Amino acid sequence: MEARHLRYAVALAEHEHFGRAARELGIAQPPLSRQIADLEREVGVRLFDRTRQGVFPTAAGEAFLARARRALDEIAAATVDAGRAARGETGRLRLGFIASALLDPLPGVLSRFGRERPDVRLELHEMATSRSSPALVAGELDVAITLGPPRGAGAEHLVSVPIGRDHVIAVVSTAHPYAGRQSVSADQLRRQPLIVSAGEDEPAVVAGLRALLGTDSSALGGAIVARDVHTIIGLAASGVGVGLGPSRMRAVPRPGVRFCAVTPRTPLPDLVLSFAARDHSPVLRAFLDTIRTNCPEVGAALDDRLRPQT
Amino acid sequence: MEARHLRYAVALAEHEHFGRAARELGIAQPPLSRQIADLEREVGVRLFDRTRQGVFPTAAGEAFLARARRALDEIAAATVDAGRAARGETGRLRLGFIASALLDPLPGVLSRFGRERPDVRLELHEMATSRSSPALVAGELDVAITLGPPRGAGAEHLVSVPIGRDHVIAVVSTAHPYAGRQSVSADQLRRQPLIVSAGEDEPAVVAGLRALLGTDSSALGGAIVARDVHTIIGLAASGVGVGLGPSRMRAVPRPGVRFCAVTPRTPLPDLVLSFAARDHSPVLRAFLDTIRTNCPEVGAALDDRLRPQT
DNA sequence: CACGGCGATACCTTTGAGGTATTGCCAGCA
DNA sequence: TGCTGGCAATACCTCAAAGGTATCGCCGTG
Repeated sequence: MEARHLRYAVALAEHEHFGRAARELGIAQPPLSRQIADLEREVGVRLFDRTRQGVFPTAAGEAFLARARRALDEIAAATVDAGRAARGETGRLRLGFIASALLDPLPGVLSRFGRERPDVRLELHEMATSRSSPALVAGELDVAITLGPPRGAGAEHLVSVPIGRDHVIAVVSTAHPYAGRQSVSADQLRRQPLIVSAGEDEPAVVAGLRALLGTDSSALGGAIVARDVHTIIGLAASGVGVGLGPSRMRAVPRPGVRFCAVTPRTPLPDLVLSFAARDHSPVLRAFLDTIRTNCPEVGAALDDRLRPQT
Repeated sequence: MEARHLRYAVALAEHEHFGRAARELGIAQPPLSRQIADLEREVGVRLFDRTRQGVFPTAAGEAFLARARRALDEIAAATVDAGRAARGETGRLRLGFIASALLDPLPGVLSRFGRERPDVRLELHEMATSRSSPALVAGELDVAITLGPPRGAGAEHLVSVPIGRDHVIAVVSTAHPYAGRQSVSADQLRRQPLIVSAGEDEPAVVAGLRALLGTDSSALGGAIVARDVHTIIGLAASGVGVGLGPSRMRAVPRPGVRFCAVTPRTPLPDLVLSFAARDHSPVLRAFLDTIRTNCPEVGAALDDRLRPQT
């Protein structure tokens, strides 16, 4: 049985007349008669009563037509759905990201993407840089935002693009003596209780702080350790010490704290966007496009990627 | 687009390999390649990624396949449903009947029919004989049980079959002096307060009672009038009079009442089953078959009707 | 570098969908 | 009662396209 048989049966039921149904279908009457006869033979049941007053479906015909109409609807929807999926209007995007990305690029990116692609299901997973890379390689993530490029087995199959530079700044309570300063020096910091992020998951950050404060500095050894930037800011606001973190912290206006530059300027690893090189999913392409329009410092690799659109 | 394209796409997605999918489909590999290519051209989107490791659906392909599978399921179900409808296993039966039919033939008929055809939707409408006939002619009913054959415009397009003879019996409270009697005479009845059914809808019953009691009898004029047989029995049980009704009343065993024959034996119109002569619906045929096996007095017309089964 | 597996392409065969002409079957009507 | 008109079915033909066979081109592998 072919879709043609369903279309013909539905048309015949609609026009109740072989000649008119055939004209509507753009064929002659005899082929329609034959197709309907073939269909009835295949189903093994008379589907239409041919009367002098017109052609009407039997009880079996009504049951058949109900299914036939649904089948035709599904077929039509199949093409539509495939097109929407191909344009990246539907589907799924699994994004891994480090917590600090929630400060700066993600709010804008996600709200814009959600507006442009309301039917794409977003799955958001906060995770450390070290976990994103294997998840991408294993196909458990579609895209990741990490601190520095991903490393480890399979990383050569990933495309990585810097989407934001970063450096260390300090955050203090408004009541803190440093609150009014434009910048603080490494020496000044060494004399304060410090609040830094836990180093296990992001060793690059620890390296940056060591470069600033000195490898053997006791300041780092005695520092309060927090799980993520949000905790650092919260602790700094409570006045227990001077928080050190990425300059992206400035993106969250928060009453009770002030931000100060740190001298010397201490760069942190770039914020990096990664995805599987083989992945040509249109949803990913759409997401990359949103990233590009939202992140001024995006690298040229993304432009290369976005040019050859199908 | 034809069902063939859907079947091929589904098979290809399942085997992830053109050669194996083609073998499974009973065709050679090149035709399958061409059909898939045609499908992708028609949908306007690449549905499968051909990799060294195998053939896998793209995001668009997944969306397409979901619809395709549902469409194929509908097509398969269409044949099944048509067959079931043709065998009368599904569908609808609208039955009109007089209230007294609920006493005798209907309980057995309906319970048997409901057991044999659990997926047929039964619509039951209690109505007077005079209303059944036009409802059948207008196509608002599929079958009706009436008192005597239907009359009126269009009745010649109906087939009517007697399914039960009937005569007048009396019903009295167990405390009534007649309670122990085998039969009561017309003379005895004329001396009692009587309970009879309302005559407007069933003039044939009134005619029978007149024949029994005499046209000018004051007994009928002073009788208590009830809407239906169930009320007659209830009133008789309460002792306000002697109920007169169809012998089918005996079918409802009810504490507190006794039934007596009436002399002379006074026939009532036959219980008649009617349906449109043009109606060859398999559900109707199944119902007629149930009627035949359940009603011993069914006429030969039903046998004629049931013989030429498709 | 040769080999093998796989999908695509080229070209042929054959099925069957669709077209034209005609028949058969009533219903309405003179 | 025969005539006519409308409609579906039948007969027969044509041609598009589905399917088959042979082959190519492209890698990845030993």
